[in-house]
Amino acid sequence: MTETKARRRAGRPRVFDTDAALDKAVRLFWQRGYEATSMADLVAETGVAAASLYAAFGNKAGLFAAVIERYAATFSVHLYAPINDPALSTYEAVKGLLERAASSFSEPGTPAGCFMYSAAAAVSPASAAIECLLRDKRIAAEALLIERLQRGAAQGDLAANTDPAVLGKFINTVMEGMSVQARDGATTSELLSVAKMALDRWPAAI
Amino acid sequence: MTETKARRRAGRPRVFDTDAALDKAVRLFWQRGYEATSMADLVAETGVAAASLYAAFGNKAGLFAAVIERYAATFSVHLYAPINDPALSTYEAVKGLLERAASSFSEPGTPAGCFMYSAAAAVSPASAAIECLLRDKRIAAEALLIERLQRGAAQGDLAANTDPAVLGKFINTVMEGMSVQARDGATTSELLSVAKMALDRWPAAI
DNA sequence: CACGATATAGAACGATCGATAAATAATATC
DNA sequence: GATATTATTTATCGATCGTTCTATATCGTG
Repeated sequence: MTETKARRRAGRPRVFDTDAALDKAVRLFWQRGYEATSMADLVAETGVAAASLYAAFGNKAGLFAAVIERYAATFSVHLYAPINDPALSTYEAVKGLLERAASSFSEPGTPAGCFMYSAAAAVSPASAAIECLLRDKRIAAEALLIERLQRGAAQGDLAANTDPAVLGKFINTVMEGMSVQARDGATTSELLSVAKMALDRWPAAI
Repeated sequence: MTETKARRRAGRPRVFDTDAALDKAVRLFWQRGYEATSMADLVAETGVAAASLYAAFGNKAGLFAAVIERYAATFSVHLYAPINDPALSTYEAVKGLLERAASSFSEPGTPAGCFMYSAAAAVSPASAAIECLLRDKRIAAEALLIERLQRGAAQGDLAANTDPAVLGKFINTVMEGMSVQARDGATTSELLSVAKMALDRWPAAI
């Protein structure tokens, strides 16, 4: 997509670091949500003038879309790593996912919970497209989890009488609930105990 | 609190029905969240002039506080009824709670999910007090659930090695996740299957 | 009927919203 | 160095935000 080292574009080069600004923006949107975060907030937090943000991202929605991708690349990738790790059993993969959720959702250095779940939980009709962006991400993530379970089932790594779609939706539901819990102040150990209880429901072979 | 039939207050009587207006306001805040719902929206939806709303509720935050109580009286009471039903076993109570959550969160006539979970999921610092109002409600509801489980444990209605606090937090977490799921379009039957999986391996008394 | 009290409707308040126009600065290319 | 292109700064735009003012309407009470 972007030419890595080849000829730079003409004109005055950008003086601010796009990824650094996005990292700041991620935190703001994460904490306050899409509509409650104003451009003035973003200008104050990133130190980048409004016109420069608009030149780089088009508008607030475009900036948010870039923020989503930045969050996915820096946080979601780490969260879902166990799902994509072929060395793990199906159970270990889900266990790793829930344990990472427990720790990352309550990590001190970042806002509580998951950005994907709370950044646009309830918005005005004017921002329906934004809500949809995140919803699609959530649905896609659940689908990936279910696909992982289906692979496990195909390899005999899951009880035969288990519906991967139901199990995946259950796991995903617990994870979404853990985000709400984290937002309300649940500690890592509390979230871990919740994750453990969810894994206790793991379907045993008959 | 309010004098039921005694001498009415002096002055021009209120022409709009407070509860009817609150019901409309509940739907708006439920769907869009606190900050994304404007006073202009509320005026348009309720048909009550802004000045009248301010006269009745003080300001937007006061109106929202009244909306919370209205929601609690009309929806939460029904949702948590099984918890307060002494005729039900501990398992039946929790089962009833989750099943009511599954159906009410996906009921066609109302916004998806639970008002308490999504109406102020992420807000600006200016509305921190509002966020706290709902958080306190959520924490209190979880405490009531845990107390119910503790009563069950005291009566030998729960496995002796079960920690009611952990089990209650787990059930509450699943319910919160079900709200996110409902917001993303999960059907009643999908939510019921999630609830069913949460209830599997219930730690009943041996 | 007069008077105080409360509610109503409509207009308008200052503040903030997302977004942009105009002028200037810094680069690549010719 | 001339020119085209892009980024930055500063100021500002119209719209909307929550809220309040003003004037009027409708009640209970004396």
